[in-house]
Amino acid sequence: MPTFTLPKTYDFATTEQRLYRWWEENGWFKPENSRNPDGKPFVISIPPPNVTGVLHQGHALTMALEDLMIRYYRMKGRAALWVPGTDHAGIATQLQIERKLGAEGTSRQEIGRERFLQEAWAWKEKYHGRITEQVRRLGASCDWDRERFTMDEGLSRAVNEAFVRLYRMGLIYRGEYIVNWSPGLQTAVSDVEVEYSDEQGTLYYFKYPIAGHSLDEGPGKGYIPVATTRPETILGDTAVAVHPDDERYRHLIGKTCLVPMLNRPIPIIHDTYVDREFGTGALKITPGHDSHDFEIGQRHGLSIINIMNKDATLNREAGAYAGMDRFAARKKLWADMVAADMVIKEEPYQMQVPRAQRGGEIIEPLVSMQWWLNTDGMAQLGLAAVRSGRIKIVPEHFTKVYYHWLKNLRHWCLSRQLWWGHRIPVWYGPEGEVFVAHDAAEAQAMAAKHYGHAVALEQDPDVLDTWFSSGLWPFSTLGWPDNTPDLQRYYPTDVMETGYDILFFWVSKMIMSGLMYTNNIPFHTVYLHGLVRDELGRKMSKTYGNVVDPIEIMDNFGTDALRFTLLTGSTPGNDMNLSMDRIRANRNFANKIWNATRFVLGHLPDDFQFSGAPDPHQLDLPDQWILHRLNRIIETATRLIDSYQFGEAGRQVYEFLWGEFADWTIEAAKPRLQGDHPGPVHQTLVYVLDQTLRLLHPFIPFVTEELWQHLPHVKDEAPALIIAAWPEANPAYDAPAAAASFERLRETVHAIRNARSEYNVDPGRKIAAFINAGAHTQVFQTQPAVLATLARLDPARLVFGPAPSGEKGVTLVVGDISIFLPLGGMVDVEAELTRLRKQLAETEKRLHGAEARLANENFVGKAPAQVVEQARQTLADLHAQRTNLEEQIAALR
RNA sequence: GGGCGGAUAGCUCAGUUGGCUAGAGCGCUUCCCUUACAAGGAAGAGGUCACAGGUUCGAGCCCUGUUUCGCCCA
Repeated sequence: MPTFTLPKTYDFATTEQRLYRWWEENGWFKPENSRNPDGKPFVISIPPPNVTGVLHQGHALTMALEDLMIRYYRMKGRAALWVPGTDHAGIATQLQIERKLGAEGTSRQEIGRERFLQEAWAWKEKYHGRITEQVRRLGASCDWDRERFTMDEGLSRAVNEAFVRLYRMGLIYRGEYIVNWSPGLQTAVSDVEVEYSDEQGTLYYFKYPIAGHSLDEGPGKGYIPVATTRPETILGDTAVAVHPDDERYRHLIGKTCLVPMLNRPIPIIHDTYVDREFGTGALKITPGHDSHDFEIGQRHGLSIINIMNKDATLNREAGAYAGMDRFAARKKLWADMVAADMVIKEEPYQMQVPRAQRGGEIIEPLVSMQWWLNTDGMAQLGLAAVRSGRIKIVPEHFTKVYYHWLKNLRHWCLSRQLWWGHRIPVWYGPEGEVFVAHDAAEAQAMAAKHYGHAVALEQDPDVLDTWFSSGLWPFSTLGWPDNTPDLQRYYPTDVMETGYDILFFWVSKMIMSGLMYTNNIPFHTVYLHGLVRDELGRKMSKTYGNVVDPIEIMDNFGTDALRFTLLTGSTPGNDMNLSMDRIRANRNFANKIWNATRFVLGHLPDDFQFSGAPDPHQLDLPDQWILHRLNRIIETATRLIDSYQFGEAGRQVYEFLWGEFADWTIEAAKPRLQGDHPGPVHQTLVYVLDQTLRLLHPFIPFVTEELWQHLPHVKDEAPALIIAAWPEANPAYDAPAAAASFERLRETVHAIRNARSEYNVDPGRKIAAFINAGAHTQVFQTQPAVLATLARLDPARLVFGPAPSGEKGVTLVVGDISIFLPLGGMVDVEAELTRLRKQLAETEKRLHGAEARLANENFVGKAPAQVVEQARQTLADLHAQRTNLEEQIAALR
């Protein structure tokens, strides 16, 4: 009897934090303490969460998936290393701090850069602990001693090193080009940081006056009709373009027209870029405020006029409209043009409005001086790495997306007009001389050499795009640019697991950077997960108010329930809808495991000694079956995890634990534990449970570890499940024939239970049964207690043999097995006959199908031998069942 | 406009080298507080696998087209 008691339900609240601390204190998150510390490493770098952010479901999914892999490989004996860390998240964090300053009645401009940065670091220190604590709550087994922050000293050095190298290779340059400008944030952002939203706008049609003519002369003579969605940009036009083959306008090419309200003369040019179908077929060209126009301008040597200030008000180039906000100016200009009879019409137009990924304001394309990275060569490297198979993307279909993006990659705008971030390692000397150096001292030295004497240098005020530093993450976190022992041992890493939404932002940059700086791939596999949506498939957002807080779920249902739901509710690359029903169901699953273990432990004798593995020669039928099944589930789960099908693996083990171990093995064990030889039963129960807990540990680490600690173990067993060995199938337990017999036994039990239910037999009533088990008779005769318990039969009236003649009862047919339940008066013979005839008809239908199939030479000749063999087996079973049914029907008549 | 993904039970979703009568959770019906678990147990109902063709001995799965929802890119 038990020497201790487990509570009736699993209490995750008191378990999780205790276990996490215990694992961490014992150093089991460190590769140095794995079972095989000098063995092959398995390495993941964490996608670093925003240091001042809060945990959301995306993080939870990320951590669940990565922890699953780390724990799996750790158990497999790899030196598993998961490098944790956080990201400074330039724009997002700066916005938070500016908001805080605003609330305090000040601003960053007011307090200045130095004090702003002090505030920012204090903010970072304050919130850093919150996000890392939340990551810990998810059970993430990362090596916290190796935690990094994108702006810590080492990583900053890595950033400067990368910048200097690229510059010296001639890939980084400074230039005035069109950028995506965020007027509210007052910074440039890169192409990927712009999102296009479909919005209802207006297409404005107007008359572009032709110099020397009057508008009255009409279209094609007095004016050329043009359409635009942004009238205010008219003020910056430097040409009107038409298609060279457009009959309507060909005669106007080379003529001059006048910018409305400003009367600035501009040429009419031709370019095949113009879409004759769109609008009027004539295109106004504003190289200063449209990226396509900018390119056309470059081709035709057009001048660039910038009409906008950094805050999106118009500047003096806008004449009378100077000082007005862009949208106010649009209204006023259009009104003035209406008054001047320059307007043709307005029509509603579905347009794609560029908005900032952060903040959502409308992005203005404008020309400004920025630092750029020529990505042409890196893109080729990135393409080749995936094309050659050195890097594999899971799911595979994302490779196409990746290719397409890299093939069309434009130069990367690196500089941001922010303060929070890595300051660009560029110093300017007198006459604008540029010194790109690892640090100020080196720049000073370079300058002294250049000028022949020491000079005062000014560092570039801008910082680098956050993604520039994140791109270095897999190797900068391991010590790069120094050739540290960690870098040597753990680089390249193995898997990069992250959301598909940052394939462009981050994954592609890490691949390109890794190839550029380390001359190696940063990881061999990219695993992309989907978005976690709400129950109705909507994107979770604060504005909808449909955010499901992972912390709240962990509080209410436990971390294991959340993890198992996230892991089994999704397939790679697909979005998932997070359902509370499933979370509850998985909380129940944890409790089921808990109670199954409670049963096993409660039935072990005090002096129980676990042998480590049941003796194959002492096994009874139910043991043979479950151990055979265990072998299969070990193979299946391992194969599925190896092929990144984590969800399917989890579901299969769930089904095994609940549907096979708990429902059948434990139930069948109940009578056997009362029998004369419970020893082998104990061994089997403990063994299967132990192995199953191992299989589940990467999915639900807490409940499995807690229970495993209560299980008896052999002497030299690992001290904790987290570092215990992953199961391997044991061929000594393969027993297909015994397993098949037990399946028959299950069917028999099922048929009897069904009949009991149909005939409303009181669940407590133990009934008599005659079981004629045909070919399985010998095996069944060894299991009277199991059969009696499972089907609630009276052991004294359980007969292995044919039904007695003349008695009224229910006849059941399962293959060649027939079962007679003498239920006497409750049974109507006619109804029985009808039921059996129905079953016979059904059997014959399937029998004919099976016969036809096997009569087909093509099937027998072409299908795999195993499938044909299976079909023959099925046919034989159906034959036996038909014969059996015919006999039973004859007997009843 | 180009590309990608989804459409399977009332709901949320699995189903990956094509192979028994297509599964799970929740919900629903009937019964059971049987000392592991009522966060449970037993039995059951419920599906023309979006549609139309095709390939194949065999298609939820492969091919073509259509409808429809969603995403990415321009």
